[in-house]
Amino acid sequence: MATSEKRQEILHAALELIAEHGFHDAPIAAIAERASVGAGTIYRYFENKDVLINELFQALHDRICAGILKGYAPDSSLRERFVHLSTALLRYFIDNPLDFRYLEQYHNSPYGVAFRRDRLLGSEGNGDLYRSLLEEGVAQQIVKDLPLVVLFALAFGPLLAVARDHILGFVELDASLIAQTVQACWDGIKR
Amino acid sequence: MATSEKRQEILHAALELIAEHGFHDAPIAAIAERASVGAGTIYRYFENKDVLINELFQALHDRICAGILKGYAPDSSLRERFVHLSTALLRYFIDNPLDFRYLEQYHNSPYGVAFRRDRLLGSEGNGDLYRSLLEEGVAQQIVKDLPLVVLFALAFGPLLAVARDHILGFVELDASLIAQTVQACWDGIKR
DNA sequence: ATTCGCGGAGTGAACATTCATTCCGGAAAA
DNA sequence: TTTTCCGGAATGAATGTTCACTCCGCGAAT
Repeated sequence: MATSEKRQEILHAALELIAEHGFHDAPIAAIAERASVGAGTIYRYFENKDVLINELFQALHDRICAGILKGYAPDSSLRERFVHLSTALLRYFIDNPLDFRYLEQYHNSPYGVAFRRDRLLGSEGNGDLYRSLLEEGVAQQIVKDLPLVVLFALAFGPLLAVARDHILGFVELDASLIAQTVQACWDGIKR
Repeated sequence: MATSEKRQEILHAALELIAEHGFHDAPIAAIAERASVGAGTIYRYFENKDVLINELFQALHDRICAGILKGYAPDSSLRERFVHLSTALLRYFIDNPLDFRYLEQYHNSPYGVAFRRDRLLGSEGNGDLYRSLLEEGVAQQIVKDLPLVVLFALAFGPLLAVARDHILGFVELDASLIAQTVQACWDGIKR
């Protein structure tokens, strides 16, 4: 097995176990076993568990940004761009429930808060995209004149909630329901 | 110290520590210390840590239900009732950040998923109230005809998100902002 | 004197991390 | 070609730490 494959195996095993059981019920030993690797080997690729967790987050983040930008038309109307991004994001989560669950774990932990703070002040791939979208909407008076954070909450809050409910099996989101949900989010933020 | 006071002290210490640091960084020893109680004493009041965590959740849940029902006018219009409940809930969270953080921890853990499943199928104090409110809205064609879960997501998702952001210090929610947020939630679910 | 609530040291299990050792592939020596 | 040697990747038992939980002796109350 090539050395980079081993690294991937470890990341994938960590994704599965942490997404399913949470950070604290995913001991290194279990990750190693699922990756078919010795426990010590993990430390040849990652300095410690924290680094592993953070690198995995970064990898997922990048993957998602790439995913939702596929087919993005930067010149379409504000509303169309919003709908595209939101729909793509929701779809991505539905298609990649492990990724979603991992990101949720990450955000609801000390790891996530620091990240979130950064995103709001500095900037970052996909957050930035949404951010300028919303700012543009406010400037054009298409979107309610509320603080960015509140707009984020109105746009993302429901999205994440329905994604979670779908993944936990409380709803079955089909194409129509996805579209209606995204539309409702838009109704929430538009003037 | 009366024996029931001791019980309260333990619950309060657990609330503080778990809200601040999470379940896994709130060891029994620390809870005991903050409650000015021996570690063993905790086990005189709670069979084990899980029981403590669940009882604390129940207590907070009851407190919130009582809180948001204050001043509730069951005969006002659907929209007014929605606004009252949502505003009261958001206010409660803002005024009791520890409660909010605890509940978030709880929901984003194996504990919470079981609870959520119950609420959707069976019924429960405050969830039930919202539930019949939304169902009534759908029946009267005031509210979008979407699955209950999705409506919940649209109504609560943003609320929880802004509460979190306020508590983490990313926004300062004043009365006006609260009202606007609740209004935006209503815009999201109304037809 | 007897009971009872209490404290906190003690216990064993689980965990992240380390490190002495094994293993393997390829280069050098024969 | 065959054998020997070597560097470093991989390993998993050992280590030290942390935790939930137990247990036993103490002091207060009766």
